[in-house]
Amino acid sequence: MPSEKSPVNVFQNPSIVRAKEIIKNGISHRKTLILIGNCWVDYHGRAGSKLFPGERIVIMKEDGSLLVHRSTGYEPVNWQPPGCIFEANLKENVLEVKAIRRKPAETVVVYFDKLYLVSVLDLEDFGEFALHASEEDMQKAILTEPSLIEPGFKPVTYEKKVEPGFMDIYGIDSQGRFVVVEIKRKTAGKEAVLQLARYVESVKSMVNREVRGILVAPSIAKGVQRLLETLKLEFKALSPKKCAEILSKPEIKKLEEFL
Amino acid sequence: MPSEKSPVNVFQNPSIVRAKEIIKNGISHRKTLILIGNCWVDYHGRAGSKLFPGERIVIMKEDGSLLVHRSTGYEPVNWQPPGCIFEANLKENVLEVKAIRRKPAETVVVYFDKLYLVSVLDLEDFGEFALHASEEDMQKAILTEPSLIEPGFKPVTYEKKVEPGFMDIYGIDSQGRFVVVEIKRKTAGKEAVLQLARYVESVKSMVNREVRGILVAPSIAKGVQRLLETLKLEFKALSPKKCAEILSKPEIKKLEEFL
DNA sequence: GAGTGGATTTCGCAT
DNA sequence: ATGCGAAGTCCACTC
Repeated sequence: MPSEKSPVNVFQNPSIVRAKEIIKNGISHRKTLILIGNCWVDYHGRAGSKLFPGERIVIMKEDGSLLVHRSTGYEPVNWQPPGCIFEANLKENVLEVKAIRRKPAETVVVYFDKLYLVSVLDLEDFGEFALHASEEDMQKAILTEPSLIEPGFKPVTYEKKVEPGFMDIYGIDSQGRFVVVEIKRKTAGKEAVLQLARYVESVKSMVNREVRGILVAPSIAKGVQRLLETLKLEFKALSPKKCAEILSKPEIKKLEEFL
Repeated sequence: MPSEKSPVNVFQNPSIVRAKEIIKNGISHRKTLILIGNCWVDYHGRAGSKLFPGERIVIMKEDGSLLVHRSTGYEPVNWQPPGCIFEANLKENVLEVKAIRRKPAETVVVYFDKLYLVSVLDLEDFGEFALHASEEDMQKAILTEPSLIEPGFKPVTYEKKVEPGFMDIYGIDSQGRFVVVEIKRKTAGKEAVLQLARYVESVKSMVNREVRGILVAPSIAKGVQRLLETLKLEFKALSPKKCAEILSKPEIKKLEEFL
């Protein structure tokens, strides 16, 4: 019998009855559980699904999230986001693991008739997570280094609300013309262009004079180039990586002025 | 020593050296692996991230997908979709597990200094997965039972391409007027309305006469109701569940005519 | 609590 | 390969 204080307790080929006890205990102590065995799954809620028997990995986390993973695929085949209530019950030598969510009302039930492994985990994890090169990073980079757009560009505001939504950056060019900047961290598609067009139209109708629209992205989808030209919008190539590099320079401190 | 044919082989608290051997062997045999231990993670690719040390669950699947899960959250903190090449190497008593992707060029490296559990899996999973109440189900339900839209409605085509994209359903009402139907499986927001508006505009400009636009969804976002009216579009309440029920009736066979 | 938009979105389908 | 849109998307943030 492994010590109760080990971060990982493992039970191999437990009987269904034994598994139920271990899992019930794990749930009541808010442990993270890993179950591997032969199972089938029903889901009812926003949609509904039925997964027929097979061997899978089930993870029940401390925060009430549930994942059912097959041996292929990035995504779980069934799941439930955090906040579920877990239940484990025995019915005719079948173990039922339920994850119940209130809003929206949803249930995932996993039925096991054979468990190869039940593991009870107590993981200590306080490590920080830092992500770079997001769209937000691109915005910050442009705000600290407006010449990335073009010489003489001066940001006025960012995340400014106009009727259709929020403009990423709004500013003035070297000629004093108004400029709306729309940022995308990956290849810009039709949607990005139409979004920018709506912002430009909206600003134009308010100020009643010329407004430039500049789409900033690492690249632009092929068919969309024409749409961009038709709408008299402009494109400026800029990659999230380049932006991340700029932000990693000492001058990031300039940013603080904006916050 | 567990049999090589067991679907689940478990190694508890292996040394780093031993773990490397097990993992290398698992990779070369295309097994699914579960690693639990103290690790830190670097990611470089479309974006970049750094995860500082902590105890986590790592899954390496047969198809080359990688998941790094913390003890909370539905989503993995780091990951790589299927198609990666895995490597396991030892550097100064630290185990490096690498997942390398070619297109886009990306790398996730997980560094372990302590492993509590290494499990090598050989899961048999041929169970079918069936999902109900998707947007596609709603489309099918309307095609088999057009009166769901309104009495006298007759679908003409579906997934028909017009300039802005694909119309979900296109048909004719009891008065002979053209109708564009846009389907959403959940509360319709601004985007859905604008999408429908573009389709209606596009068809109108082609046929040069009145075209109705009907948004089909379980409900409509509050502020969006006004937008809908402004654009002279209509709304028809219909839930994916109701559609799924209709499809579960024996008459589904009518559907085959469409396929 | 609802609405809005981003995401290392992933995934599937069509061109 | 690329483009496009859905997803049981999830998630963070605002109102």
